[in-house]
Amino acid sequence: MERATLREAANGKIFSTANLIFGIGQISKMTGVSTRQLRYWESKGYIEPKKRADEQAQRVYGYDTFLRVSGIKSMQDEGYTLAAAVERTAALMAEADGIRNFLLDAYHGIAEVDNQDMLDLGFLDAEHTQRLYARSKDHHVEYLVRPAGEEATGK
DNA sequence: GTTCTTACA
DNA sequence: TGTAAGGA
Repeated sequence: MERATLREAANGKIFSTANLIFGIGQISKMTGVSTRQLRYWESKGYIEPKKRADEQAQRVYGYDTFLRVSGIKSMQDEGYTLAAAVERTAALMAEADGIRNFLLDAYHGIAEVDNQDMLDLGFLDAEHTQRLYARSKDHHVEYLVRPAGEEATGK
């Protein structure tokens, strides 16, 4: 069997959140948002229960909704109005999604360069003659460029 | 026991 | 927004 890639993991083939579903009471306890509020937020279109094949009345929520509710609640506690908290949460989640996708595109594995573990960021140039490596140290990023074809020790 | 909608404080 | 009612 081939080794699983980070992207496969991120796509949910390995660490799947698809089967994480919660009832309204669970979401309420996890986030500190009352069931009354959750139903109210739904009426305003801020959150939406999962569609269920079986036409049942009881709401079920996915993991993404848990994150959304959690974010809205946090920002509300910081003083944002509900509408503003909803907007900011949506923006942050979209930004996080963009970052995640970018990193998955850029990341080519771990490689040992000069006896140090570096992120392999793939070819630097269109001609594929140089390869870019990077690592993070003390909250800033260090880059290395090496001739391509020497990335033998990828882990 | 929990969740549903509706309605009222 | 919390709570009560009355049913699922």
